[in-house]
Amino acid sequence: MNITMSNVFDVLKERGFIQQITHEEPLKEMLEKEKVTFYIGFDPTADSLHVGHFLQLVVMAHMQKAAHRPIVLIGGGTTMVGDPTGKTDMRKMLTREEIAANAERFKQQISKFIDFSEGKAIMVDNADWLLDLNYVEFLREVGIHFSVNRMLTAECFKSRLEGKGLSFIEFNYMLMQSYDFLELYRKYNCNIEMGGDDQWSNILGGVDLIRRVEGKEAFGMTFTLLTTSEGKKMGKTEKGAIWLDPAKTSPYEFYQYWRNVSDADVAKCLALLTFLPMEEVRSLGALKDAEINKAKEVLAFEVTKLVHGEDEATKAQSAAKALFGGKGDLENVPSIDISADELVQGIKLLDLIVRAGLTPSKSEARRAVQQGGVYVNEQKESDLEKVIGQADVVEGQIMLQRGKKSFCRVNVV
RNA sequence: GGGAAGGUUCCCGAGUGGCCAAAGGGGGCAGACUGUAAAUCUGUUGUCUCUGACUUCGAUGGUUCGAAUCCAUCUCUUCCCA
Repeated sequence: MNITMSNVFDVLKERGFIQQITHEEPLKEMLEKEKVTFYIGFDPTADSLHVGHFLQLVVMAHMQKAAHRPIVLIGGGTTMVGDPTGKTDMRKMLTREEIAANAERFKQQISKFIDFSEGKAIMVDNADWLLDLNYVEFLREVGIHFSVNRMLTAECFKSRLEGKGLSFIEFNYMLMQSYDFLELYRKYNCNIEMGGDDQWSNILGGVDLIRRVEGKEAFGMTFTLLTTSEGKKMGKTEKGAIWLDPAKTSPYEFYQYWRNVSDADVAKCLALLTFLPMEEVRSLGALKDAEINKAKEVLAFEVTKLVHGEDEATKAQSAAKALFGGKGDLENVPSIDISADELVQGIKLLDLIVRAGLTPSKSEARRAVQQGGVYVNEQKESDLEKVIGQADVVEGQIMLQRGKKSFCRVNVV
């Protein structure tokens, strides 16, 4: 072990990021001795990054701290094709405009996490070189190096070969991603590609391609996918993914997601998603029973702080404490406004629940009330016909609650 | 291009003329128990103007008093052959 600062490689390993590596020893040595350029690709398939992407950004930040140079590759070109890896169905084809718009959003969001000043990091879009490729030339230069037999045996196509079939366009995805690596190697001397563990096949494709075409060694490394102790993907809820865009997932919801992870996952999340020193991660992770809630609070606060800033994290924490612990600032609880006039006339409770977003439909609101899951100002309300009026206003607001964890503050304006 | 089997509610999957808003399981939600955890048990899970009405079973058109179920055309998927 090193004296002062440990090698990034060791940091990544200790925190549990590393899943697979092409050549461990030489890579480790290189990361110790020289400043290297590496890349991670992000396909703009949606209009916001999600927590899976965030994990990649955390790795980039660790690497950047160790003075290595990250290249953020936006997959404006590869998204035109669509990565079939691990998918049972073909992805929906996105239009060029949609992809370009998503790519813009990605670029903005990523800039918040990675320092691009003074050439410390580079952002590129593979649309710049993929879109104008000449088909025949591409086949002759790149395609010739890929064995269809080998590709077919790859784990990542397995589900597709057994199930719904794989279209030719998707089959080409691997070649395009491999070509990206080659391109970045040539342009920026980038010789490491990183990514989620599901990217292993695609990464190997690039590593092999560089070896065959350039006769040079390149490296690949994959990270743990964020999964729960039960093996499910993390960062998904019934409502959909946990997005980094506050307009799609509010900081409060974001905070709550992490506050509610299961005991078994706390330590892993702290290690992967925060920059807290490992000693602290370990001591927090070792807490037992009810004590571990402290670790969850730290996790929720830290991750929210990284993604949304300290202010938002404090607000979310305050709201959570107000709702669950009794002390804290109710001001930051999710809320809707309602006019005083409307209140004078009276609003049906069921309608109000839907408006507050506590329930997607009135039928569900009705069920929730019938099952005793609705509270008005902390009082259980079981009357389906209940009309909310001025009498229900307490200190200028009405607290609506559905179940144990969904709250909405109704403001009278 | 030829042949076969299929497309059912969030997912898997039963249902072959009325008893079907559609079995069963998974998942979700709510209740109990808890620590804003897990496990367990119970209820619930299309919408609404809610003891009734309306919309849904790939799409369109038809047969019928009545269709998820029968017929025709289209479309998509999977498998076998070329």
